[in-house]
Amino acid sequence: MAITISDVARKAEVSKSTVSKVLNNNPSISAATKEKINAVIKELNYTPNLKAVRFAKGVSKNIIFLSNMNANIAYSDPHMFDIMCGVYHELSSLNYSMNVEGLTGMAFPGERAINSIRSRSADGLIIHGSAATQEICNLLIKENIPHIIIGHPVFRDDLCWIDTDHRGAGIHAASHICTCGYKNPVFIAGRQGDTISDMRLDGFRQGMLNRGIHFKNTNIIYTDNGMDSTYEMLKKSLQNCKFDIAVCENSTIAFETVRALKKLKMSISDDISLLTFDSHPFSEIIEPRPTVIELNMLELGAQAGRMMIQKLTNPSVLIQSYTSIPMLLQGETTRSTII
Amino acid sequence: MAITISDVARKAEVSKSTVSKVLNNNPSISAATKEKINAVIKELNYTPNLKAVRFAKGVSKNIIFLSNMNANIAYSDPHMFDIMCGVYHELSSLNYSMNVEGLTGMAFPGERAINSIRSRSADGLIIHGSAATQEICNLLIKENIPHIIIGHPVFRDDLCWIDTDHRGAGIHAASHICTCGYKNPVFIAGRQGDTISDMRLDGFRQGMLNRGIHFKNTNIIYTDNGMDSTYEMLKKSLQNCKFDIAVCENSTIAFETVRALKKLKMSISDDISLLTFDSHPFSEIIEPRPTVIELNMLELGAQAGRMMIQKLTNPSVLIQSYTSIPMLLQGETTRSTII
DNA sequence: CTGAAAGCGCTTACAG
DNA sequence: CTGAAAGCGCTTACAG
Repeated sequence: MAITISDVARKAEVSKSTVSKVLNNNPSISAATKEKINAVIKELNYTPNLKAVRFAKGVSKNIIFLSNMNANIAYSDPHMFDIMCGVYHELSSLNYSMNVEGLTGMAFPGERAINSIRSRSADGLIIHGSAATQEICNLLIKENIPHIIIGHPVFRDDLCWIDTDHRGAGIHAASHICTCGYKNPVFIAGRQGDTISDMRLDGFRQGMLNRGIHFKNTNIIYTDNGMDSTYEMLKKSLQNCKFDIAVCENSTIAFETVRALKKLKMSISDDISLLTFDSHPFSEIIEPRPTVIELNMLELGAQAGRMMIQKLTNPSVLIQSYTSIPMLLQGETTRSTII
Repeated sequence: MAITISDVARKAEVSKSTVSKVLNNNPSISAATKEKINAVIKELNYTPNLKAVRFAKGVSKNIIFLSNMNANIAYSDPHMFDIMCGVYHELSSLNYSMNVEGLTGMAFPGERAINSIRSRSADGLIIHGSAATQEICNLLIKENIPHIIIGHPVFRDDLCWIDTDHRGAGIHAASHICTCGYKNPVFIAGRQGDTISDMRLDGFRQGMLNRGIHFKNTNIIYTDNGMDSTYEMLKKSLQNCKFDIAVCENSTIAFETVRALKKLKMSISDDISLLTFDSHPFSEIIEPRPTVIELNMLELGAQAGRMMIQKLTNPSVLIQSYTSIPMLLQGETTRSTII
């Protein structure tokens, strides 16, 4: 069998209590005793049994990351995994472990995750929006489960969540292009009514206003979320359009914008710049490499991790926040120097 | 405080032992007693404390999935997360939890994962190739840690691993196109010396041979892993090339092949078909949608999960296997009917 | 500064 | 079929 605290105590000729105190950095132990015990620990290559520690202390130090884990999700929603990485880094730096759960369960999707709280094998739940069903959300409140939902749930208003601030990203974009000296942007939006597109546009408008510029609706081109149709539409719209920079609401639009511009012999140049939101999925294959306003999903995950622990420390706080996490990835399609 | 087994025992007027036996489906308990206890369990809404159960039983029922979890990996290696999903599904169906760990540690990358074994908070390690450093691999053997590595490590030959069988996928591709009646394939390979490309090509050659066809080297076009250079090269090579189907070694090559064919006015048609390995990252934006030989990473992960449990059950087995998991995703660039 | 003892919430031989 | 008792490997008041 493995070495236990009793083996260490016996060999060091002290009590188990004393060994335990050394293990837990209890300041009451004398330097000499501490040294002696640490030597024995090293000699015996002793590692405390965490199952016993956690049981005795009544803590789990384990957080569930609950998300849709279905086939293909790695390709269709890589952002979710970027968030997961952020959660992982934050939790591990706080010495928590992260258990991944999908929507698995006998009685309802997500039951396994809920059960890990009920059985006290986890302290809290970080739930990706893709898994925040109404059923689960109701249980979170009913059973008073410490949780952070990534994405603003619409079901009810007493949940804890954080979400990206697309409006803030729009403001950031406007601010950046003004700083770079662009005067005449065109905003190529997604479908009208698309929540994210609308928020980015709204923020962009606000950002221009912050710089004293009234951004006119005639400088907005709406597209319809289809690649081919976007391309066709842009070929028409862009040729009669005067602008020094095209701000694309996402990378698919940017991809088609560049295609259309090439077709129109209006390739990216000193006079025609391009800025897009979101790297993924197309920005890496756009030629030339576009400048991107990217939402830092890793940081979003890290914030969720931090808030989870905050929630555990102070269960009564209601955490609800839009967090602005845009970062600029300088590419070849905008001036890099500020004028 | 939470309800414990003692509360249940008291209320049901039996001993803790008896309740425990009901909880563990011990057949010795009479139907009447069992029923009575289950009623109380439901009434009190009792859930056993898993920390106590695992401590008492001396098991963890927890597996670490160790991988590179750095920023951006979600976009650069989505396959890893697909594998992770497969591992998750398999482990959860076997009632294990899955702890995700990155290359975190004070003394060396991956120390946290190793420590979770040392501290008995996990039973075994499933290690993605991206995290299988020599240091970790040496520790696996030295400390006799139950493990499955996803990807064939080159360091030493006493490790347990599973890997994809790219040669098998090549055979599968050849077999499929023969079945569909193609007679004159051209194989567009990656760089000569690229391991995966070479294996797929080798398998393809073997698959043709299995059908009695000697596949000539003159029907191979090697590319160099650069997108633009591949495009330029293919524009030249393909125009003098007689073939009824182009077999592309990966989706980037397929993307450039289609571009080159379009440029040469040799678009995909009944006479010019295309089959590619790997959906990701380009197959979804290729027009028309290509037929793909896809390695089923989810299934790879599931197999790793199964083998991990097998290893736990029987610690002495040496698991080393190339597993063939190709699946055909029918697109618009090959005949679907078998002739 | 150190240790004896009780306790965390279960399981598991063992006896009856 | 059921229960008393010991045990899993720690922690933690408490006493000294």
